[in-house]
Amino acid sequence: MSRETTSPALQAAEKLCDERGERLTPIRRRVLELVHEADGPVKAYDLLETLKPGPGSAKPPTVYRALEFLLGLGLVHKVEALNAYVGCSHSHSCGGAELFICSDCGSVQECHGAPVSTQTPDGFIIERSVVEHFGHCGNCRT
Amino acid sequence: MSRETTSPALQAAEKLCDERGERLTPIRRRVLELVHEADGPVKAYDLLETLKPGPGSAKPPTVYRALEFLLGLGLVHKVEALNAYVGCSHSHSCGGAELFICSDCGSVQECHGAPVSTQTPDGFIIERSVVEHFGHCGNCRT
DNA sequence: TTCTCGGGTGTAATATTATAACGTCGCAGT
DNA sequence: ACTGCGACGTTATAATATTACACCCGAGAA
Ligand SMILES: [Zn+2]
Ligand SMILES: [Zn+2]
Ligand SMILES: [Zn+2]
Ligand SMILES: [Zn+2]
Repeated sequence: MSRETTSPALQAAEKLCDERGERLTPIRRRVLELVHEADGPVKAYDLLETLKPGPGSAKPPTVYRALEFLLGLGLVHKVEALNAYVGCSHSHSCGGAELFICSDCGSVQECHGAPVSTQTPDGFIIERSVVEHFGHCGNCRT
Repeated sequence: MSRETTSPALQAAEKLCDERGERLTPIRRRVLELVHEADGPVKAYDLLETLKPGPGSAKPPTVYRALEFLLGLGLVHKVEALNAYVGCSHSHSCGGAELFICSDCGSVQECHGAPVSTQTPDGFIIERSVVEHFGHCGNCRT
C-alpha cells in the first residue's frame, strides 16, 4: 500500500464539492493532483502534455475547463503574470490569495486575509484583487 | 495651432530618456502616445492595427519592442490579468504601481508608494510586485 | 419504461498573445 | 574606410486560450 492515501488537497476538494453540489470528476481530480504535485506554477499546456499518454483525449479545452472549475472553487490560483497555475495551499476554499513567487526555485508561498490596499481611490469598490510578489525566497538567498 | 502641443506624458518621456541616455524614437513615441490616448488598457495587437496604415511596417515585434522599452522606463504599465497596457499616469518614472481597474468603464486609476504586503514570508525578498484590483469605480456605481 | 433535459466531455478549428532568428541600416568612434 | 552597436524590418513560429458543435450519460418527469 505505498500510495493508497489521498492527499489532503484532494480530500478538501471532495469535501468542498460535496458542500456545493459540484462534481469532482476524474479529469478535474487529475488536474488538481497534477497542479498540486508540481513543485511550482504549472502551465496549462504542460498539464496537457502530462495528461495525454492516451492518444485520443486531452485537447486544450479539456484542461482549461478543469482549471476554470478549480479556479472557481478556489482550489487552484492563477499566477497572472506567468500565465500559470498553482494549487491552493490552504485546506479550505480561499478567495483571493497573495502570492510570493521565488524567481530562483519557483516555489510559491501563499498568504491571505491580506489587507492589501491602503489608498483605494474614492468610491472604488474592489471585487477581485491580483497580488503577486516576485523575488527570492528564504532558501535562495546567496 | 489646434494640436501643436506635446502632452505632459510625452514631455516627461523626453526628459526621462534624456536623463538616461535612451532614445525616444518615432516608433516608441507613437506607441506611448497611443497608449496614453486610449481611455483604458490597450492590447498589443490593437496598437498594431492602429499603427499600420502603412502596408510595409508594424509587425508584432515592432510593438512589443516599443512596449518593452516603455515598460522598462516605467512610462507604461502592463495589466497582467488582462494582457494589456496602460500609460503611467504619473509624470515621473514610477516603479511598480497599484492599479484599480473598473470592470464597467475600463478606466484605470493608479497609486504608488503602496505598502502592499503585511505578511511577507520569512526571508522573502520582494523584487517586483503585481497589484491589480478589479471592481467598480466611483462613476460607475449604480 | 421511455422521454427529455442538462452537465460534462470529445474534437476540430481558430483566435489571441508573444518570441525567435536573422538581416539591414545608419550612426558614433576609431 | 572600418567596426561595432542599437534600432528596426521581416518571416516564421511558439505559447496561450477560446469558440462551436456533437456526443454521451444519468437524473428525474411522463
Ligand atoms: Zn489559496
Ligand atoms: Zn527560492
Ligand atoms: Zn505609473
Ligand atoms: Zn467605471
